[in-house]
Amino acid sequence: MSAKHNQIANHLITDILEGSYRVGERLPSERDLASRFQANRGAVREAMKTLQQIGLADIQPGGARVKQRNQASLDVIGHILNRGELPDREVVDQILVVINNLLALAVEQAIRVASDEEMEAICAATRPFYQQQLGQLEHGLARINLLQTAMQASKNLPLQLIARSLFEQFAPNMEPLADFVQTDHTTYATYAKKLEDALQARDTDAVRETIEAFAALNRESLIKAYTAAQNKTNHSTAQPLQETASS
Amino acid sequence: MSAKHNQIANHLITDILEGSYRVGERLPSERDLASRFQANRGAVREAMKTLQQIGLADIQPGGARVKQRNQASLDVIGHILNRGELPDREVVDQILVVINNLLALAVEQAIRVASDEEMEAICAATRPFYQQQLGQLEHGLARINLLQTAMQASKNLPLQLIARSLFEQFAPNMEPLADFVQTDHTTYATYAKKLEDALQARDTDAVRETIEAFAALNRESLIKAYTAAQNKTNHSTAQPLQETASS
DNA sequence: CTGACCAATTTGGCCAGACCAAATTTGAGG
DNA sequence: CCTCAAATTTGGTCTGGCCAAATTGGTCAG
Repeated sequence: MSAKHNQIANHLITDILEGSYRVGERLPSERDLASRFQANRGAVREAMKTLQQIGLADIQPGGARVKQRNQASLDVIGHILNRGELPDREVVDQILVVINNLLALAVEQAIRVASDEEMEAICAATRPFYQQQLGQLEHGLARINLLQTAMQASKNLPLQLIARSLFEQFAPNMEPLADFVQTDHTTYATYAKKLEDALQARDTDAVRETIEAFAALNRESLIKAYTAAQNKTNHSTAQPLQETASS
Repeated sequence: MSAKHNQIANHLITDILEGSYRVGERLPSERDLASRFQANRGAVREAMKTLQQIGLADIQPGGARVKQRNQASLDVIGHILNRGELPDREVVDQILVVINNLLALAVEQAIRVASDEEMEAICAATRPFYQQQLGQLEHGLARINLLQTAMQASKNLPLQLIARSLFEQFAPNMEPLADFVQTDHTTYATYAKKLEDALQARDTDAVRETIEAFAALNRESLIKAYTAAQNKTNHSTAQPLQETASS
């Protein structure tokens, strides 16, 4: 379905992430890979370029060498999550921590620099949580909307880029767990109201506090979803991991 | 000096960031670019792939189209800073905000999950600031070291990747301002001591507070450095922007 | 036996010309 | 003016080849 160089790249990325090549070790040559994948060297070349820009390989005349995972680009996250049938629970947890922190920072910045209209937009984004009965899907969309609105109001470009990159790699990989998410709408609504109050008071500390409460809530539902998903999959096949989406 | 596809990529990136192409507009075809740059299509192709992965262009059969800047990857930051003779002051400021927040988060996480040895390592990283008289260079290295140590202790992979990516794009572009930095060593030492105390008490709030104080300090010296650099460059040539490094 | 030095090989970077499939553009017909 | 199909443009891939840099392996002096 996908382009050939993407297939090759994904294959190599998987191999590297699985540890098929040790760090510092030389990858097979482009010509070698080309024959292995029954592809042209040009296609392999583009795949290698992908690896390089993802930061998994350092590629020089003489050979491409595997780099350490924590020296990679942020773009590896998607591949790490995508690996195996279910995303790594620990990494998902870490991402939630980061995203929630970024959200807090965004709001904090927004309080400093955003116009009244933009602040009002953020407040408006909190209202669906307690003014309406939301389904799972709408709830998720509302969370995304809140995140995006806050990011935009922060007017902080690096922050926007980070949040966007991270989220775009995170969200798609949560799909398989969506069914197991049980959001506590009531508590969510309470916090949402608190958040709006804090926003209108432009109280940075209260905002951060509330968002941390959100984080705790998300984490809880994440754990539950993982457990539920584990049971489900254990009954049918035998998969160890599972998770759920949160903003 | 650099590879040809990099030259082409940088040229195109500069063009796009300068607004030579409007968002959504189609870039010249690969064949066209190849003849313009007197290069082979393969080289152009790799350059285009770079643009794609940086997130500046969406490339499909039928043509490559320019994307919005805030839809790009985090990797654009380096190019944005690199543009012109001096980095954009506002973006630098934004980066400092983000990095300091990430540092705070890292320490916060470290307090939660790090071993005593790792916490001690962070504390050790704070000591050079008040136990020794540091030159500008050593001071900068000490800041980098503190950041890295905290990131490692946080054991949060996404956080590490973000901090690393951001910093690696940030640091090199601060070079031209290094001469204008006037660090307030005394105040820095005071805060460093406070930070260590907060660390040993594992007091999250105090840590965040102290790091925010650091941020304010950095920002101050940044402003001063910009001013100094502006004067310097205005005397010789006529450059509007300037900045200084901070962790 | 060790280490430095040099040639042969390997490897990535680039080039030339070509074919295919998808997207865009164009033009004919309603 | 709109619709839809043909022609063109464009990205994706392939074959095969040359060059320069890096690696490798062997040789020779110590």
